[in-house]
Amino acid sequence: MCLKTPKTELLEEEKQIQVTINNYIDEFKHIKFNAGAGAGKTHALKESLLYIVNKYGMKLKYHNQQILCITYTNVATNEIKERIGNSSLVKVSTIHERIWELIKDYQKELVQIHQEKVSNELIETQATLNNPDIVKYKKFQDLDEANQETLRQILLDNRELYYKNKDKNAATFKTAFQGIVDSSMMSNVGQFKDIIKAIYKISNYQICLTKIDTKEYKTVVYDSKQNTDSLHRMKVSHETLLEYGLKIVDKYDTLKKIIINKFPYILIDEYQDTAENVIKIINLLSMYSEQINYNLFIGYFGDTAQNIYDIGVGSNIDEIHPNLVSVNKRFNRRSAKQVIEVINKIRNDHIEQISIYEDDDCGSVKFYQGSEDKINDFITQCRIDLNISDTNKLHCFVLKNELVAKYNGFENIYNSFKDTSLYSGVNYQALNTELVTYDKTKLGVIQNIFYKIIELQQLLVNPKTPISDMLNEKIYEGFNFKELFDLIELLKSISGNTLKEYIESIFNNYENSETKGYKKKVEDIFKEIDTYTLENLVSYILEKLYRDIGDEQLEESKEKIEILLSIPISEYIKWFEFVNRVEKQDIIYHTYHGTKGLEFDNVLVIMENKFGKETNKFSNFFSNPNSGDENTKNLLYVACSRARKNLKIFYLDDVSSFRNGIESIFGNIYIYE
DNA sequence: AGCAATTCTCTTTTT
DNA sequence: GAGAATTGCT
Repeated sequence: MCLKTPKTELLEEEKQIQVTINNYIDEFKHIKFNAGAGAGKTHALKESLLYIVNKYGMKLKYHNQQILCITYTNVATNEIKERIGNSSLVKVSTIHERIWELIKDYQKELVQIHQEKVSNELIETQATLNNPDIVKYKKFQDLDEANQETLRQILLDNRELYYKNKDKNAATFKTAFQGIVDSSMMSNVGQFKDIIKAIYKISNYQICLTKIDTKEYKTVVYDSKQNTDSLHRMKVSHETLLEYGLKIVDKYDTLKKIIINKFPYILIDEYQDTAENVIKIINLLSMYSEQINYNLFIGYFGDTAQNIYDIGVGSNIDEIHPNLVSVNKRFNRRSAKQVIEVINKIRNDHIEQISIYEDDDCGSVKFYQGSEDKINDFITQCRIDLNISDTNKLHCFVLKNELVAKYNGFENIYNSFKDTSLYSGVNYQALNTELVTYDKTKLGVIQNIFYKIIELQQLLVNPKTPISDMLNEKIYEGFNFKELFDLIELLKSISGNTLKEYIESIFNNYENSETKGYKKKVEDIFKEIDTYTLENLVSYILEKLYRDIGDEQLEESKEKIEILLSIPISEYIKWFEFVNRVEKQDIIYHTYHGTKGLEFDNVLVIMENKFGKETNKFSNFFSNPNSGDENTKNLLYVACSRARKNLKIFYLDDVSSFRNGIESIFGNIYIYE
């Protein structure tokens, strides 16, 4: 037996910890619950919620009050909702959703806060443009006032020209503005573009402030789909929402009162990932409740060692919200003792876990020195050593999504999208969000069309698919049996080896068949397109993936789209399965970050040093594990603590100069050749 | 040659 | 959008 039988006395102690938490809840003492990986943190959160519901539910209901539970992600929100059963007494949501709901009705106050922000930004931008220390603005600063004003007018009148050419190369840009702006201004096109950007920004802010004054702008909007503010359009994104939330709560005691009256219990999941401004808001509520002698309970649940995003407050929480009572849990309900021993050494702090199980001696941890070209051989070896099969899978961790795409079999799709103008430049990160994702709602526009095509293909291939899955209710509504049969036969006749061939086959039927319902199905997939020809589809893709290109790049871009469409449909299926987390192989690849909250029997951590601007990420860490590099330490902790039984680390380089650091954590180093 | 200008290259995740 | 690498100009 392995990890099945908990020790009775430890179970008793575990119960006692919950009793401690419950007592603090009764006494309205704010707590910080710390528990390492696999300790059952979410379980404790759930127990606490249920305790409050059971003991104080009637009272809360009577006063029309609720328990507020804040999570970091929508996924976590849904999980907690599921675990507690949908209780109307518990309000579970992400922080952004909740804050916006609480403040959105205070538009007068919000607009005022927004106005202050825009004014400050305006002053700052103007100051920067006139700051002699900033070299790139020198050409503008050298003009006299009258000439500055003339230039400003000219540029404002030529906005369209600028946006059309801003991503073109320097020579093209110069030509575009030839005769409009003196060429001496443009001797350095990069600097000239920066001057234009500053001028547009200033103008936008000024117009915005005027419109606020004249009451044309009366509301501020939070747009959860946007990742950047659009202040001059009265739109704010995630970060600024929290900033405004803090300001408005700070400013208005009435709002504080309303919030704590409605929510006398506030529980925060994964507090280490929560933004500082959120902790500040909660601290304000806490101080206010003391001031007016009102009973409020705040519970933070988390683990500072699992703070792997810069945004999170981490251990700074004690400075922002002081005097929290610490409750620690030292049990591990996930891993074998060999794994626990190692992860304790990695985190190396006051939380030293012990297994809750009697049968905890059933794991292994091994650190290997290898090289990149040996990865596949090594995995083959792991298959044998660990008895890997469809029912006993091996989960491999890599740092980057690029490798996840490659190892999961859709390298060409990844590279094709990466090569588009949409994902080059500042927007390159969006590629991962819109292609290498487990969340269909995040797929990019083109990815979404491809997804729907493969979805249809997969449904047709799978003989068990019920008809209701194959077609939207609306499409086959009122069909008789023969009509339905004909439609399915026609759909099944669609074929092709590449995506392009498959699409052509779909379009072909569209032209030549009058089968009832077929056209609707096609229109459902290609909602954004009006005529169903490959040519038209290509120009749609061109418009979406290659916006703002000149005529000279047109042919080249079309060729790239051709390559994208010529990828075999089998590769698209692999991508489709990845998005849906269909794990057909016995080896599954993840990013380190993406595994947070998950657990696997067998884990292989593939360790490379290059990660963004860091070129010696892990070698530096192992050279001095106590150097204070929390980011690498926490990432290593999160990765290794996913393993239930067997953990292997495969380091892709020579380790001789920092063996001690590795051995102090993982013990013996094995050389794989 | 020496400096200026332009182009290339980059991580993870969440809202 | 910053810093490195490459190309271009005089």
